Amino acid sequence: MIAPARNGWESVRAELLGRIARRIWKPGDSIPNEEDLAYEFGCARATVNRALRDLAAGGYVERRRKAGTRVALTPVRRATLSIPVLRVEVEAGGRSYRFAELSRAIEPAADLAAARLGVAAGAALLRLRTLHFADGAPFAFEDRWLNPAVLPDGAATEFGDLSANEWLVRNMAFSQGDIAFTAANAGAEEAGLLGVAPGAALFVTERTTWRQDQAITAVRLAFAPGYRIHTNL
Amino acid sequence: MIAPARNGWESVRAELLGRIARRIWKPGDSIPNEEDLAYEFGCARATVNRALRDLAAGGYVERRRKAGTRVALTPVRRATLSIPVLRVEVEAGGRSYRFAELSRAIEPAADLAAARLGVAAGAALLRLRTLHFADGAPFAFEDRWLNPAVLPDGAATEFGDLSANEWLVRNMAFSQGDIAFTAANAGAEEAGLLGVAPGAALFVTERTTWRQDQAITAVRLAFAPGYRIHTNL
DNA sequence: CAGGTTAATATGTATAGACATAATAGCAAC
DNA sequence: GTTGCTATTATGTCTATACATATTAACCTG
Repeated sequence: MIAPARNGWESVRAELLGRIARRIWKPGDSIPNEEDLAYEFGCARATVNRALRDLAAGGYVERRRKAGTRVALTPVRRATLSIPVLRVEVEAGGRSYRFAELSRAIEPAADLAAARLGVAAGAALLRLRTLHFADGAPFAFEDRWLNPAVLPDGAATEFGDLSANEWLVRNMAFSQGDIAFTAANAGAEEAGLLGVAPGAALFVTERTTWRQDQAITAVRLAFAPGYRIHTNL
Repeated sequence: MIAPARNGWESVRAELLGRIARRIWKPGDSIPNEEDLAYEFGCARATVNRALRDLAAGGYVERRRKAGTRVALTPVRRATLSIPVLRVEVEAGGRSYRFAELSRAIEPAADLAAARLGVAAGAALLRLRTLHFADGAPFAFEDRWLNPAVLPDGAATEFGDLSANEWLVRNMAFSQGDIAFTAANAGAEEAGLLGVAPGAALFVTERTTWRQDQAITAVRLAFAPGYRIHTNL
């Protein structure tokens, strides 16, 4: 029986991960069941369970009832990204933030926006185009479609001092959403707004958020060159 | 006392999240402590704890000992990306995968690579350049620096049929790493390899992985236009 | 042997009770 | 008033036990 420095699910997790890293248990191998491990570590099964659940969440092991736990064959790494409100992201870097609403209009939904929001093509949507600045320099260009049906005052809803982004986050807690990351060449308009050469490579995020079955908003953010998302594995 | 359809931490979680969504508890509000909630839901405190821990992991609430649990003021959304081996990613889309090793050489570390790997500039590193294909079309261009000191056979290590990517994942379980996502215009060489026009916007990932204190590899992957990462929030 | 039923098994989760830990608030001493 | 101790409080975690559930293996039937 090994004597861990301090009992606790984290030390169990560390020891298990160490055995995987040292290839004592190789990819594809089945590892002992929770009860045996609990006995070996001198702790309760629940503690081993917590450690194993955490390893499974990290993609290190795969678990199936009855079949047991085995070391992942091709460890799919899972990276967790934090996606803060733009203002917070800018201010976290010690820069000042401001934004400018470029346009606000009710428009028939473009095909793409309609598809993403799950409304009929041509349905009346509120479209907002916003430019975000960091230390006075253009930081990101936002093209947002909003579903007026879910806004408290419909298309006339005022966001006050907040960007639509932040207002929604604070006032329309959503239960579902998806996000995609890609790259795109700056078009003429985007290039002008962001102050870069046409064709510059922009990092782009596209997000759609839903509340229950109702689409709230679909937004495309094009970031100025140099922008990068960074995270630990 | 509310009677949840079926007791369980997931239904507790759902109810708590519902109250946040319906703004019964607004951002910044403190919510009842675990004991009171457990009494209200007619379950054990551990069950409420599990639900609340999960909500905290999702960024919905913030928890501090003694201070209690409060609804996050600016809900930082956390997206979890799966980062599979390229082969798996391609094959998951029903396409055939192959790769071609373009070059393999021992080179003095470029400044950038040296900094990322934490070795002296000019240190001898193994550099591998690989092109990955999906259904015969170029999919991604990989530029990788490897630290021979951590490879079992040094710079002469053979990867067999596997790409360096996959070989490393299978044989060099690592404990740490980081990844960054950005966009870049295709240079002349990249454009030629990927079969796109020079200047095309490419989605780029840069990854560095470590084992303990030793750098294993730093790799830059440039994906052909159209590539996107997608995930749910 | 095919096919379906049953038993065994490993994980998933719940519970009550206990102690650990961190952070706050209040009080006391200087 | 400020500093430092102490009590209080909410979360963090562990234990032991129990039952639920999914899945596999074994068995039994036709």
